[in-house]
Amino acid sequence: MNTPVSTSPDRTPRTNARSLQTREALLGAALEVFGRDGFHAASTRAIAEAAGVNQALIAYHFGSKEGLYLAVFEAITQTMNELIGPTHARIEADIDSLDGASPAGRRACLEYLDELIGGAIAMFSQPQALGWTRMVMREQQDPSDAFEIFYGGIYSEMLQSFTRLVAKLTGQSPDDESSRIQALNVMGQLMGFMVARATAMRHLGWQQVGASELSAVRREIRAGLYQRFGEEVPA
Amino acid sequence: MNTPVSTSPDRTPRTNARSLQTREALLGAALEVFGRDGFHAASTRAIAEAAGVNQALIAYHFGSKEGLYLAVFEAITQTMNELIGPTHARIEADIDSLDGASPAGRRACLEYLDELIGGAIAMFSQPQALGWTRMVMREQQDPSDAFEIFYGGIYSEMLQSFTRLVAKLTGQSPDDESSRIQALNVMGQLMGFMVARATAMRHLGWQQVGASELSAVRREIRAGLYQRFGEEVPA
DNA sequence: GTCTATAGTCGGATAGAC
DNA sequence: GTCTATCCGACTATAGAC
Repeated sequence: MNTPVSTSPDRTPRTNARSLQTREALLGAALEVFGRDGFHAASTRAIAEAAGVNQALIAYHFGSKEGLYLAVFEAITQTMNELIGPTHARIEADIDSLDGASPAGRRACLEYLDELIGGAIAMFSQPQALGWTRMVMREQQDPSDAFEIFYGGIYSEMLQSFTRLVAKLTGQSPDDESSRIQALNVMGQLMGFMVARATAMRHLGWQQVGASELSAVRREIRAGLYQRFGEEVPA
Repeated sequence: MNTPVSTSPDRTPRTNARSLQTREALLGAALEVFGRDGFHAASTRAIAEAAGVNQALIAYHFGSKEGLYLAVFEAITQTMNELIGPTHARIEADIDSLDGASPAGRRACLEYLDELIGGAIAMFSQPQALGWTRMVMREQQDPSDAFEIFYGGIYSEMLQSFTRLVAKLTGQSPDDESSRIQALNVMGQLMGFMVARATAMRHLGWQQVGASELSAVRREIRAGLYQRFGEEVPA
């Protein structure tokens, strides 16, 4: 699990439509089964069955069970880039110009924090979000090569943006441990609802943690930030 | 996994010292192995080996692999009761008398919130915390009977206390969804560091998420709460 | 109470036909 | 590219000796 493995052997000429279809089906099924059962407990037979393809094709297309696992993380990272990349780039380009001392600058910081939360919610509102969350969460506990794929994507840059925005608001340096902890605390509030799903559903009487529920969470996080950093919440 | 199973068959007269020793060793090893590998991937062989006992003794003492799994959750819940129960009871008994409109009452609410966070940190600072977190986290995603054991303990009562304290501070009803979300957000900030371990360690350059690191997190959560709810942070 | 031994099942990977 | 068939290792649970 921790020795590097080529993610896609690429014995396959991607021109073949059937081949692409098989790969996509396997990636989708792998997300679901790996997310549900974890790497070890997930069986290639179960994945193949869910994908509606032959079990031997996993080895053919992805080299091994692990190759498929890593390929799923590459797909996750790619989607995250597509969903959050543009918003993140726009915000990142503007942070330096913000004045953390003026009310207008502070409101801009708060709006950007809220936008980043919104980007994360866009991610969590995808139909695959449940599988993503589960797979990433497992990697958080026992990081393998897959965590590097994930963390090496836009995720770590997003945390940097959170940190810089929080630092503007507190007047601290973004290099301070304090700023970094506070940045994680902003994201942590949202992630808690994905990660402690069962608790959230019980405590709130929810039947699911979907887009509308996460929007309610976003409103609370947003209100809390405005209240904390002393600006009036805009209508 | 979802059909009720007796947790301890109790064929064993607990008078026998050796038997108790075996049970404890199995519970400790099970925590570690179930936490690391998850229920399915964990093998009774690995658990027995880690415990230094014979594999067949799992069936003898706990009926089955699942019986052992449930017994671990009972142990977790019991420890949580012992560590947090007294603090929680003291706070719960006092909440009603607090005045959310007066500065003194608000400071008391904030201190109580901080104390509950401290209780959670006491829990997370135990040597078994890593295993606990992992097992509970998995249950959050796919609740089995084990989640009921956990949620039926002091945990849900703690969330109620959080909710009531937050409601006092905001002036809302503790029954409002808003209050409940905010309560989860307070806990979520701390839990994020246990659950997104790898991210926290990377973003902060930490080598571990231990007692001292969690204390730093507690300080930030506390400061954030005071700042948000408009009281001066006491020295 | 604890042990050895094993029955019965299921896992990942691969060889080779098409 | 896809399939069938199979090797071989690992698993849970249990029977039965001590």
